[in-house]
Amino acid sequence: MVSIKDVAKKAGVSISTVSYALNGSDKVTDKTTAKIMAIANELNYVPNAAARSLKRQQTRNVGIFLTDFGGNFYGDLLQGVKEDLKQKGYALVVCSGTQSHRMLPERMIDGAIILDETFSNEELLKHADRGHKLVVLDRELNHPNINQVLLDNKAGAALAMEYLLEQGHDKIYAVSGPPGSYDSMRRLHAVRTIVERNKHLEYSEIAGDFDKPGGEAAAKQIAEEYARPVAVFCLNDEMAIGLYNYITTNTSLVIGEHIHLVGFDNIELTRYVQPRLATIDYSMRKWGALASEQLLKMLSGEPVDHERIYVSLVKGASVNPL
Amino acid sequence: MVSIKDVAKKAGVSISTVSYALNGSDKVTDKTTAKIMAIANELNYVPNAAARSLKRQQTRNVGIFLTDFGGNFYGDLLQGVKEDLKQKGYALVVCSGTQSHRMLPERMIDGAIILDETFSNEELLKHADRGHKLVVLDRELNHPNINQVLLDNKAGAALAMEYLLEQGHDKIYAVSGPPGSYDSMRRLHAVRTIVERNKHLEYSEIAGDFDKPGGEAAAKQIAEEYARPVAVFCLNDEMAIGLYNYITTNTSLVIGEHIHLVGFDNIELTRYVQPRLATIDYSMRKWGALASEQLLKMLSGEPVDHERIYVSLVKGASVNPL
DNA sequence: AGTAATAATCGAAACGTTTCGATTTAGTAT
DNA sequence: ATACTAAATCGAAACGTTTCGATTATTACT
Repeated sequence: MVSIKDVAKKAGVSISTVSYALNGSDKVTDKTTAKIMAIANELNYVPNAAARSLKRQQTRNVGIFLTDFGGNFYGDLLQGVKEDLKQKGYALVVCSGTQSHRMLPERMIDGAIILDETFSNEELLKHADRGHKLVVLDRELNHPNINQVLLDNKAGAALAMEYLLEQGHDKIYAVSGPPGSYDSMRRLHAVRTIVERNKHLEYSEIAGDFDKPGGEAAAKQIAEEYARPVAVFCLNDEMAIGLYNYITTNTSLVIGEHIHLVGFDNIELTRYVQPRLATIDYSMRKWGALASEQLLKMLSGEPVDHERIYVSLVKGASVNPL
Repeated sequence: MVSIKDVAKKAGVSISTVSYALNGSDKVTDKTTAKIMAIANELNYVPNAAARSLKRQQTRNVGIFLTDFGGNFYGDLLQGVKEDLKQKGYALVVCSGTQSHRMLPERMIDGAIILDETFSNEELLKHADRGHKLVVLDRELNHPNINQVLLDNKAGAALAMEYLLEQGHDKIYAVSGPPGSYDSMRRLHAVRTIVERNKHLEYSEIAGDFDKPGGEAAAKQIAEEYARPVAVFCLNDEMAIGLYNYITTNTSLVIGEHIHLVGFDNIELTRYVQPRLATIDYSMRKWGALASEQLLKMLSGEPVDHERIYVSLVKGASVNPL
């Protein structure tokens, strides 16, 4: 492998001069710079990232940690992160699973965006204590090295509930995500607040798991208990689709008539089920872009403030007036 | 940051002994190993990846290069790669866009899996010449450092076409992907071979782009030309869905009656459109797992042979007998 | 007990950069 | 021409590991 030493030798200058030239320092004269550049090109020289990281004590990589790669969910988020990072000279390392947990301590990345409940708060705080910069998307954490960009779950849940109430529904199910999920907790909390303010509602909760099987199980229970038209707020679309499937294939109930359904996330699938699934929309791409922007600011020492991603209601024929 | 030096000092031994102990060498006595381990733990010592890579001349990272993160397409593929890699102590770096191209030359990864047409054959061959190990999923390349794990596009296209022919269809459209795409080319080639063998077919081709707009454009053209029932083979599902949407929302033609549709890839969406989209299925997860297995073998110097991913037909009501 | 063989530990070089302080070269003013 | 200043280049140390060859400690054998 050709190293800076080879370039130096061929150019007849010292290693340090080559380094300065290649990094665009104005210490070295234009003529020598040009010559060095030419030779570096000719030799196909590319600096060794490991050596550079070691010396610089920074990698110019940032990581993003996801629970898994499955689902379409993350595509746009990653796209948003990537686009923002690119022009700032940082590379993105996408990780999922146990390997993720090694990345920060081993200093393979300078900082990270976290959307992965397999990281405990303690672990994240420990990383932050050691000086790593973090942006969390799935929890609230108070630490100078941690910033958060959170979804406006409360507003989203309120939007969904109000939509159902406006349509006259008074028997309501909420299908929640895993107990530890921040998003699920925030959404559920908002739902309960609204329920408490509307004493006339007949309300119950079912624990889903933010996945299709969870939605199917909920559907089963709802179908068995069915007596009169109900409204169901699935705290994410994935479950709503699972529920949808179960209902349409295993029962004679119809969505939008007997069961009025609203989801959360506006995943692509919502557009393809009939009737269209009502849901809560927000820009994944913007979420990613904002997160990486914040992270880079932190890495360069700029002060940052917590940010919030706004949401909106997408109406659909899965909900009709009672 | 605590380094091996700190551990050595606290343990009262030399740096080299610590290194041997931590790497499980049997040169060092069990007692000292235990002591060193304990102290390393106590100090929260974690080896610096950059230093280690620099010395070892390998990173224990492998990359996977994708055209983009969008679409659900890659989720299962990545999952397959990740699972295989995990137990072998390698970490996965998922990259897309311009940054990808820097990863290999800068030696941030030891090898890569490629599914990204923005890499030219020349570029890949150059990397291989420099000693990097590559597994390509989207082209055929002959080089000792390059192995390929390809989809059986030919069989898939044949399966789809035979399905249509069995159902008695004789007017057929093929909607192709981007001209440079290997998968599109292979599929189209197989289609043409079959068309040539069946002289009675009325056959035409439309250039899509492997995306929804491409499918919509094709749909528009087909609808305008419509005279009698036709069969359409979209060379991927994405386009089939786009076509599907256009037809159902903008025309009075119905899928499975006037237009008989088959796709390729068996993406999740195919299960949610009504009628279900007939398509060609294969295991993305297995594809990923096989690719990473091959890559790791190459990295450890074992010989590998090209592999093939087999496909099967998924019937659906989007196709009916003529 | 003394020596030979073996086991355990150590010191130092090397991996490929960056960067500080020192040195050489060129430039300017007298 | 000479001295002085500024500009350009250089040498060497440092980043944190791994690993070779050398050194020291231990064990086994006569």
